[in-house]
Amino acid sequence: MENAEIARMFERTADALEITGENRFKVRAYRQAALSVRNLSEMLEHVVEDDPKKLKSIAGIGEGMQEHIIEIVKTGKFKKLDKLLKKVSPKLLDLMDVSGIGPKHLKALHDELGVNNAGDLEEACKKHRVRELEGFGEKTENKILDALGEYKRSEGRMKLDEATAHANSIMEYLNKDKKNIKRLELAGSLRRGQETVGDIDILVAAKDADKIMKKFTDYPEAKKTIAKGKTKTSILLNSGIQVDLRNIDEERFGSALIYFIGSKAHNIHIRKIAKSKNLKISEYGVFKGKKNKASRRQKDVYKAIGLKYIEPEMREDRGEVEAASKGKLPSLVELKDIKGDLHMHTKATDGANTIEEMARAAMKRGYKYIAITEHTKAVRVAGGLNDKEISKHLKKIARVNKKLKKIKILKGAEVDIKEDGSLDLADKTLKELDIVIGAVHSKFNMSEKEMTQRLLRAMDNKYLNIIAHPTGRLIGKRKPYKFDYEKVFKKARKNNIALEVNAHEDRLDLKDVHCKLAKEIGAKIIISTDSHATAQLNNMNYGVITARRGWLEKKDVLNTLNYKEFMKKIKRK
DNA sequence: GCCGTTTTCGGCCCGACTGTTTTCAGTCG
Repeated sequence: MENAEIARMFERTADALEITGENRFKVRAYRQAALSVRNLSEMLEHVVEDDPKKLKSIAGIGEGMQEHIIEIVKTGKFKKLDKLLKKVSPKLLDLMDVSGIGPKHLKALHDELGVNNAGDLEEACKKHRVRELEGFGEKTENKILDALGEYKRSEGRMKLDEATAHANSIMEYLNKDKKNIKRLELAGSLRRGQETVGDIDILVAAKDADKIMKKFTDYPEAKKTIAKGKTKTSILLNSGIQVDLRNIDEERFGSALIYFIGSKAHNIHIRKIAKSKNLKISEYGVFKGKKNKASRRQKDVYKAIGLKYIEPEMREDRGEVEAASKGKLPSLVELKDIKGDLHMHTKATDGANTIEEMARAAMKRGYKYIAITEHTKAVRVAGGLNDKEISKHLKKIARVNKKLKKIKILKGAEVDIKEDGSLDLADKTLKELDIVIGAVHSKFNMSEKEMTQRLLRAMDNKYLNIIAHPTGRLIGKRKPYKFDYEKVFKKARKNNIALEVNAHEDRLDLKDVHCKLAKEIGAKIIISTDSHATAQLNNMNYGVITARRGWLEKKDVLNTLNYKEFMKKIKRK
């Protein structure tokens, strides 16, 4: 069982408890436990197997949660939740995701009107029965009806690339009013580089608050205004995503940025630290009594509570606060550190451009080396090449390599890892290659044991250099296949095989917590775009962000090395 | 339900906006 599934059970439990009117701190304890579990890089299943008593050392997991986790891992079920779901139906629980409806409203709707699902609620609104309830009114009823429409339309969250595009264009639009704007910055989960985002948060320091808020609600892509005030305004875009704009004094911009970049868990953690030092942190600054100790720059706010500056990508309460207090924060890898891209396709298989076009685009980005890595024959849908065709293709690569002096083009292939763990090209073909990437493209639902064996066996092949998109997930579409991460990562370290962080916006694979795990184990990482067209080389940024979220430093990432060093390090020992 | 240099009880982050109220509860981030 995935940690995310256990986290989801705790979240559902928290929702259900909240609706039944349980003590709000108990509710919070379940949410906190869910968050901790979700953030964990180690698999709970393995912790339970090795030493279940260790569970309690995880923040937010005490005696009770430990028992719950053991129960869930061992039986696959959570009795407490099942019992709750008899009182609060699952469909009713789902309505917690409808914007504007919380536990109190939901309880009233259920108890007074017998609402059990989205359909019931829609009907009750249309019959104007909701407005008659105490604490509700005509406006609330309309709001719920509206939100229900959105809820049905936009299940799921927006991916990083799409949200980034929206954020960039709206910020560009706001920035046109130069005279009014002192500062304008992206905040929220998008600034932290989370793989999907629920909304876009932007922070502004404007001279004229009314004017900037008016400009914001006038944004051409805005479908409607959700809330409008002098300090905070929210709009909904035609694409279905919400954008929040907060206006704040330039003097308070640093503390406000910290607040709006989040994450929530990170903020709660630093506020607790402030409190223990008899200080208080809000978006307006760090305060001792009424005295403002710091607020203008983020760095100063952290300093005021004894912490070093923490990069936004790390602010997930995954140990960064502790590291910052000890001065042990990593110095994260940056986009400009990347010197080459080792995974791309051309027209020879399912790509859109030629070898030379890809190479020239890479040169424009300032890369010193790339690898051309076509699919192999087992991946028929992508037009994979057989041994003979690969050999022929290598000659083409060599020709372009000779022609372009400023960049090294490595002869590679993305070789399919077959069901039994063997590679899809003969050893004598692999021997001709400068770099061999192995990847799983089929039979995703093998058992954990079988998949682990498959990967371990592939790594026994002495020509293999990289494992591409190691977990196989597609964000919002396909779950990762099951395997023992620790065993595979350990073998990667031992055999000097690098793990890929695939920068494609649908993959981001390895993901953040797995990057962190790989680093802790000591396996090396390569960040690649898996480009199928020249424009996709730009995706490198998403890979770097993911690596940063996994605490990776320049030294952890092999393609930050110059060509000679890279070739030395990638060689099998 | 968790947690602990005021530790086994008694706390648990902070503020804005909305819609319903007539001083505030609910929701959100």
